[in-house]
Amino acid sequence: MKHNNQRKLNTGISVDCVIFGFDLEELKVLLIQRKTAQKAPDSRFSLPGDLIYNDETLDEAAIRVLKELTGLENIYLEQLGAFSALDRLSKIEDKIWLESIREQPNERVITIAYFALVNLNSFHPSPANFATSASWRPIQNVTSLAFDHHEIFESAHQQLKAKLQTQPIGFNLLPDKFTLSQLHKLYEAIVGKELDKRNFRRKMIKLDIVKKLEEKQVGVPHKPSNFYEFNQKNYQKLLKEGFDNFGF
Amino acid sequence: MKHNNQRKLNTGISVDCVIFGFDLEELKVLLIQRKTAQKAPDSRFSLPGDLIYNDETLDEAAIRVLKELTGLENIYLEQLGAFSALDRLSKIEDKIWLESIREQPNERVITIAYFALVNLNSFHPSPANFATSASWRPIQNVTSLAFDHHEIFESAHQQLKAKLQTQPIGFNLLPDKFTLSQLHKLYEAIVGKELDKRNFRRKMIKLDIVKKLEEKQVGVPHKPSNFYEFNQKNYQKLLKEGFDNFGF
DNA sequence: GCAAAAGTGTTAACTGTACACCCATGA
DNA sequence: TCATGGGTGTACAGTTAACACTTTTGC
Repeated sequence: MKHNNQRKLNTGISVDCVIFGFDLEELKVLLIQRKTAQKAPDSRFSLPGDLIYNDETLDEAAIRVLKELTGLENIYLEQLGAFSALDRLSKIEDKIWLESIREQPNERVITIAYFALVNLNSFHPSPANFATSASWRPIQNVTSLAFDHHEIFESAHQQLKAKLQTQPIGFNLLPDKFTLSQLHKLYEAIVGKELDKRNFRRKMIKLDIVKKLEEKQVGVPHKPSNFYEFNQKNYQKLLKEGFDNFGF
Repeated sequence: MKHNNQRKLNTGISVDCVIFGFDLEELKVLLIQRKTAQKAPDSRFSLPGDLIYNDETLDEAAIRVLKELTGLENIYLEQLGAFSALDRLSKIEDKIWLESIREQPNERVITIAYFALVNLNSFHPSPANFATSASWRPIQNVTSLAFDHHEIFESAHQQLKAKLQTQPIGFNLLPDKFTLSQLHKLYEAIVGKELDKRNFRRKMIKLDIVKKLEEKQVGVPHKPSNFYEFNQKNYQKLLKEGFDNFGF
């Protein structure tokens, strides 16, 4: 990779990241707020993203965006796909905003979307990160977004739901030690419906992806919950194979 | 969309299509052969693809490539994702070939891959199509390909396998009328292992995505097989919901 | 009548689902 | 002692998986 002062931006291709987080209560997504456009209150938010450099891969660009924004590395990150809306300047605020930050605001841009899963508890925002005024929004509150970002967000959310059915990716949203209730809550938040507590626990234990620790919650005003951690070994295996599904 | 003589190619973005076909015996993929490079026998093949125009979406570009090559429209087509290999000119033959067809052969290109499923029996190649010398290759024989096309092909094949587990997409590879044995053979070809005949049939029938027709094979030297067609209604439903899997 | 592929049923093991009560803790 | 959420078992229904023989046709 060349040094920064030699790097050339590719003005036709960007990456955008849909970053999901879970605060043990709600599923959230990290959005940034534009500096210039003050109108249209619900269209001010957009997904964090950037044009790519010509000497970096798409994955590298996504990792860079994530690091610049959250300071985090080694995050679960997966490409969602490419989006090519032809009408991205149909909203006047988008046009104004682009003119304020891009040299060629009218150039057609293809964006490659990524979705990322981060553990909100290991996320300690430094003020510098938030100079761009990023914030976690509950996914229910995400209505309209800039450009085609709402479409991308919806696609990411759907992918997260679908993927959870066959791969144990949800653990990326939790701290290293967690309770089964937290895991349960997370799954309910993602799939958007209630799941039977006993059956859920049974299933997780039978899949052998959680390992019971000799440690319990302290200071809670109810029976303390046992902590668990992943069974990394089995987790890797399941990541490859997926869970049993259609049955071939 | 503008007329052809006004259209501007985007020299930084291409689409490549992994087109699968099934001849009722084997799973095949449509590859094109380069005109110039005669050396390195097993690296001559590449995936059909093209640079995109700036006034078309990625999906439109993929549809265009497919139509130009096969003459077919209304084909099952799905985006696989974006690929951004930085070392695409590492093979000398690739470099020579690009220099012969591109104005800016050294420009960095991001490619968006698609995978397509076509019914080989409805595919009647006209000589014009084959001016580009496309040919169906059994997937086992696909070893090395130009650029990063082998990686893309592998990814498409894996996606096809994975998707078959949860969605009845295989039907796109068969003619309107087919026998359960053909369907069975197709599934075995895609997942790459034997499937129990009785269990397979039972499952397909129970899922209610096939409808028995009052028509049998004729002229076969064994008990003639019954023809079936899809149950389009149920098919659409299953496409949306996927099959039952992790169980939430 | 023979070769070739079509078509068909049963059983046992496992998996999913529905459902209600007692437990440990802090206040 | 009460409020809170943690933790557990059982029975029924449905699904998967393994397995072998008879049928229909052309030659």
